[in-house]
Amino acid sequence: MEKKNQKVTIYDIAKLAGVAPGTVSRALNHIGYIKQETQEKVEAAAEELNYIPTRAAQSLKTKCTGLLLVAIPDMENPFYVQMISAIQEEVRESGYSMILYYTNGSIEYEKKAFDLLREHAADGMIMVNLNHITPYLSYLKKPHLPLVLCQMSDHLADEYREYGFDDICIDTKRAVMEVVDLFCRNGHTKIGFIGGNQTLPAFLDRYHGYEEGLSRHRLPREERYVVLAENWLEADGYQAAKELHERGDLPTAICFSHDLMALGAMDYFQEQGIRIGEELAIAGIDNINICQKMSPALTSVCIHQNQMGRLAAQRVLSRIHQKRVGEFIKTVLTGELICRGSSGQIFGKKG
Amino acid sequence: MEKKNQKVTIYDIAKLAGVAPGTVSRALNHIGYIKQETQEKVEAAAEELNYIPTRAAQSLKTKCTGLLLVAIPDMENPFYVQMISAIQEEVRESGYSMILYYTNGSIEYEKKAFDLLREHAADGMIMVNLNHITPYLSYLKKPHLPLVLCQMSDHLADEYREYGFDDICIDTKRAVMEVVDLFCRNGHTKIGFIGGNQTLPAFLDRYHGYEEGLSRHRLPREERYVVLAENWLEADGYQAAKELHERGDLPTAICFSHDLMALGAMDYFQEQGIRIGEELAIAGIDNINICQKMSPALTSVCIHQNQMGRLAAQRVLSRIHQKRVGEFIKTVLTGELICRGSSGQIFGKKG
DNA sequence: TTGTAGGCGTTATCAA
DNA sequence: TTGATAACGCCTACAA
Repeated sequence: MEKKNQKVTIYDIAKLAGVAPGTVSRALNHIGYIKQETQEKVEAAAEELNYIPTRAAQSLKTKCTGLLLVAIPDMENPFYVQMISAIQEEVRESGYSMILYYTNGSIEYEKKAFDLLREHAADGMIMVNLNHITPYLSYLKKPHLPLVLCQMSDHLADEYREYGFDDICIDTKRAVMEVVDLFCRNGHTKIGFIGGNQTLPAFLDRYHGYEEGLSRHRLPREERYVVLAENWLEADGYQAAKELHERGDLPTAICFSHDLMALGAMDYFQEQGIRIGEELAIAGIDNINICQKMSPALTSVCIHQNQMGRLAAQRVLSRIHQKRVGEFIKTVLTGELICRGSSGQIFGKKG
Repeated sequence: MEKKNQKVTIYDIAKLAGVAPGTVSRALNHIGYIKQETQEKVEAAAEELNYIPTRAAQSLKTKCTGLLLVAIPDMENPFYVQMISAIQEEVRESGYSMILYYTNGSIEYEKKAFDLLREHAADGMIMVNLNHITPYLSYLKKPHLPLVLCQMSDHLADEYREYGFDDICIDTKRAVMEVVDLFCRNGHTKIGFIGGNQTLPAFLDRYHGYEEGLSRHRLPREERYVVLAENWLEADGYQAAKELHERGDLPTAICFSHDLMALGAMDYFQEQGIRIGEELAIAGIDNINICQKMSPALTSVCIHQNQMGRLAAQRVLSRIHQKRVGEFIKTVLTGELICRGSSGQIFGKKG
C-alpha cells in the first residue's frame, strides 16, 4: 500500500481517505470546520500510512518553527543550569520547544548562533552572556528578530541598546563592591582579587567593582594583591592562588570573580594548610550550588539566575507572539550577598 | 530599494545582479561552474540586499538541516556535561551544529524528542538514557532515522536492538558488583544499598548488581540495609541516609546508585558525626567531578562519559553521511572502579 | 463543509 | 556557463 522508502504526504492521505489534500491539512491541524466523519477518516488514513508531517514544509508556509533557541557560552558553569531550568519551565507552558546551543564563548560560534536565528532555524533566541559584539549583531538589526540578551554585566548594556534588543542584566560590579564592603566591615585592609578571563566584559565589570569598592573605603589598590587569570574555571583559581601565595605577601581577604575560581583556590590554600575563614577570608560571585557544600561554605553573591531565566523567557515569547513590538525593555537586577563561613566572622548583612 | 519588511529572496538578488535565480543559488552555494564575474556580481547584490537564506526552504529541497539533536534527561547531573562536551567536539569537526533538548526523563518529552527527529527538525539524534520505550520508538522503525541510543544500563539493550538502532551502553550492573567486591575484600559483611529512581531501567541494573554482588559473596540480602528513593538527586540521598540511620542498625558499608545521592548522604552522616571512610564506607557510581573534591573523596565508578560521547557522535554522523547503512552496532563499555577515601582502607584494586 | 489552486524560498534537472 | 522550470510538502484563500 505505502511506497517503500518514499515520504508519505497529505496527498497520499487524501487519496486513501477519499478527500482533498486541503481537507487533510485542516483535519490534522484542527482548523476550520470539519465533519466528524471526515475527521475520523483522515485520522485513520494518516495512522495507517504512518504519516509524519515535514517541519521544513510547515515552517516554509507558516514562518513558524515552534522552536526557541537558548545560546549559552559553556556548560562547565553549573550556574547556567539554573537559568536554563527556569527558562525551560516558562517555555514549556507556551507549547514551544526549547533547544540549546553552546557557543563556547567564541566569536565563531556566537556568530553561528545568530545565524541560526537569522536563518530562522528557531522563532526566537535567548542569548546568555554574549562575549563578542562587533560585527554580527547588526545582522539582526533590520529584521528585528525576537532576541533577548542576558548579561552578567551591565557594562555593554548601552551598546546593545542601540541595536534594539531586550536586555536583562545583573549589576555584578555592584555585587563585587558589596563583597569588598563586607571585608572592610570585618576589619580587613589587605584585600586581594583573583579573576579572569580578562577579555570578558563580564569580568571587567567585576574587576571594576573591586577597584571601586577599595576606593570607596579609601584603600589603595595594591598590584601585588591582584592576579588576573586566563580563564575563570577551578584550575585557573588554583593556579592564581598559588601565584599569589608565592609572592610571599598574602592579603587577608580575597574577592574572586567567579565561585569556580574560589573553589579551585580553596583547594590550593587548604593543601597549604591555610585556614580559610580564619586566617584568610574569601568570597566568590554566582552562588552556585556547591558553595554551601564546601567546608567552610563559600560566601558568594546570588545573581538570581531563576528570575533572569523566567523573565528572559517571558520577553522572547511575548515578542514571538507579537504581543509586543518595538520599545525594547532593559532590566537591571542586583545581586544578593550571602555570607557563609569562608568570609570569616559574620558582621555583614545576612542573606 | 529593498522593500520594507519583506523577505529578500534569491529572486531579488537575481533581478539586481541581472542573472537567473538558479545562477544565484549556484553562486551562493559554490556549486557547479560560475564565471568569476558573475560570482562577484551575485555576492555584491546579496550583500547589498542583506540577503539571508531561509533554512526551511533549503531543507525542504535538500532534506538536510545541518542540525544534530542530542536529547538528555536532565541537567542536574554534571555527568552529562562531560558527555556533551565530547559529542560537541566530535560534531563540530563535521560542520554540523549540535543542539540540545532536555526530556526531563518524562515520557511526554521523550516523545517530543522523537517527534523532533521524525519531523526532521534535525538530521540525526543521540538519545541519552531513554527512560520509556513502549509506544514511540516504533515511530522511527520504518524510516530508519539516524539515531544512536546511549544507555547507562545494559538492561534493555535487547529490546532496543529489535528496533534497529545503534546502541552504546555501559554495564552498570557490573560496576556495582565491583563496588560490592571492594567492600567484601575490605572485610565488610553488612553492606547496604541506597538508590533511586525505581522506575528507571538504569536504576534497576544497579540494584541487580548489588544483589548479584552480595550473592556472589554468599551474603544474604537484608531488607533493612536497603533504601529505595523516589529520585536520585542529592536531596534524595540525604533523606534516604536519614531513613536508613533511623532504623537503628546501620550497615558498615553502603553502595549508592548515583554519586549525587552519595553526596547528599555524606552531608547527613557528617551532620550526625559519623566518620565516613572510618566508621562507614561508601561509594557511588558515575565518578562526577566533585567526587575528588569531597572530604573524604568519594570512591566511585567511572563510566567513561567521554568515550561514550565521541563514539555516539561518530556513529550518528556516519549514518547521516550515509557511509553506513543497516547493520546496527551495539557496544558495551565497562566501568572502572576508582578508590578514594570514602571507602576506607584501600585493599581494592586502584584506579 | 469541502475542493482547487497558488505560493512559501530553494535547489536541481534540463536544455540552451 | 547560464536560464527556464519543475519539484519539495504544506497551508490557505477562495470558490464551490
